[in-house]
Amino acid sequence: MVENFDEWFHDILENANITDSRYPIKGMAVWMPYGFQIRKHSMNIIKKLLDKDHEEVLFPMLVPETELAKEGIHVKGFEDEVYWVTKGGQTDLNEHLALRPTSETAIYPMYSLWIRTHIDLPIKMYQIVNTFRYETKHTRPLIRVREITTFKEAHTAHATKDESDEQIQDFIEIYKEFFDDLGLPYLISKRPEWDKFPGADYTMAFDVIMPNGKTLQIGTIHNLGQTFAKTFDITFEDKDGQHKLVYQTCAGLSDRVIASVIGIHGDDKGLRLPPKVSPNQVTIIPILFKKGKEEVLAKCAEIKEQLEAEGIRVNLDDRDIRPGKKFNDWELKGTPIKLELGPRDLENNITIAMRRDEEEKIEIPLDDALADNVIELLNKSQGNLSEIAWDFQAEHVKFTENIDEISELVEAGNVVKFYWCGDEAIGKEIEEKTGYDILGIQEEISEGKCIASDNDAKYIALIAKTY
RNA sequence: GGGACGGUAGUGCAGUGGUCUAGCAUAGGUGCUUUGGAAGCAUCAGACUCAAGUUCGAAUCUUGGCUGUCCCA
Repeated sequence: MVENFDEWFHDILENANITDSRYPIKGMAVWMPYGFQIRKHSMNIIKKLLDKDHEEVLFPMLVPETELAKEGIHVKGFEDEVYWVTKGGQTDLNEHLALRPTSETAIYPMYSLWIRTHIDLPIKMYQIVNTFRYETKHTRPLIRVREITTFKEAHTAHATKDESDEQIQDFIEIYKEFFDDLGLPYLISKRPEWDKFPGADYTMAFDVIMPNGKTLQIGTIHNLGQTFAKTFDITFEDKDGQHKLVYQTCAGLSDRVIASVIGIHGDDKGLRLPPKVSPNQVTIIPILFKKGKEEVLAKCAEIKEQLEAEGIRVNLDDRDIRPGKKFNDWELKGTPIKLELGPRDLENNITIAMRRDEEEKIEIPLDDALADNVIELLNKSQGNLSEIAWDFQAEHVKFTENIDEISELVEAGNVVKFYWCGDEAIGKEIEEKTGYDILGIQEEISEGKCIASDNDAKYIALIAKTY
């Protein structure tokens, strides 16, 4: 495990060319080429998953004040962190425009126009956009930012409550599949009342445990009920001729997903990227001497072509520096597979392969089965990273029946499970007493006592230090 | 919201009134040499957060701004 995670994380973003945080606005960073590619590959995965059943759209970034202010509870949740556009050139705008903190208030007025009858339902749309929040606290690249550059938000509307609940389950399945592709483990919970999305009936959330034991919320799914339908007058004529309000859901993912991929898989040598999102899945490192240089390079180029023909992303590092430097570079950048080829190997018609997630070097023959062998290594690597991450999570979720033990367990880097009666006042008391946040509830139970009151326990809940 | 501590080459640090022509490491450019796990040598280039003040003299002291990190609510 990495010793000082926050420092490690800060350094790796720069050293691996992921983001540059020196942009002169607090909380806003530049996506650098290598990071951009990781982002792109992750985005493509979630797009593919959503495209099965959702339509991609793009809404304007500005929201008029009147729309933003319509939903009282919702706006209360965001009002202190909205960026405002108040001028056009020299002219003061008579209606202020908000940079979207999220897009409900941009999208739903349009839903109101588009949805007329039950035939229009369900409607399922998503967009990938940037959103803005004026964070006053300590910002951290990718984790707490003022511009979320990759906000994937989906918005659905349904004729019945049951359908909207099913949609929540669908989102959970989609997100699971997405995180599985990234090799990320997750804790799913239902957020407590006081921490749900402003305006939602209930919120389901995915959290990961970072190496320092702090949890990071990486995905949220909200059942909005009819709150926004009422506010934005989103109605439809049902089969029975009655005009009814729709039931809505929305779900979001952000740059924090990339932060988790980096943080959870990384080790003291640098990144360890899951093959599905790694910019290069294979890096070929030629070992060059004056003699036989051309032959080795030619063979490397041939291997590159052979692998690329099978759809593998291959990088041939032919820089004129020592191979040891290249090994370290690509270990820092987390390429899943390294293939090494020198004159000796050329003679034996082999290449030396090493997985980033393992130390061992293995010889692979340079024959027709090369691509298959490489793909097998990639799959093993993907599986292994995922397994390591899930094991880490399993070891860092502890149960206790004693409230005084929570602090010790959390400080040791754990998320703590406990019995809770579900009462809001008691929940807040637990947060206050321990100084940590209740993530949410995981399952209902019918035995045991609440950890902080005389009430019977109703739920297993999670508490942790959060980002 | 309250408190503590910082801001010096790209990065990380040193320098606490004059000896600073600001030092070290690393990264960068060029040349030679080398290349099976971060080579070496030579050479070049690169910085005192901003403003006002104290002083003969400020990277160093004072005040304020901007900005960052950490802790508490």
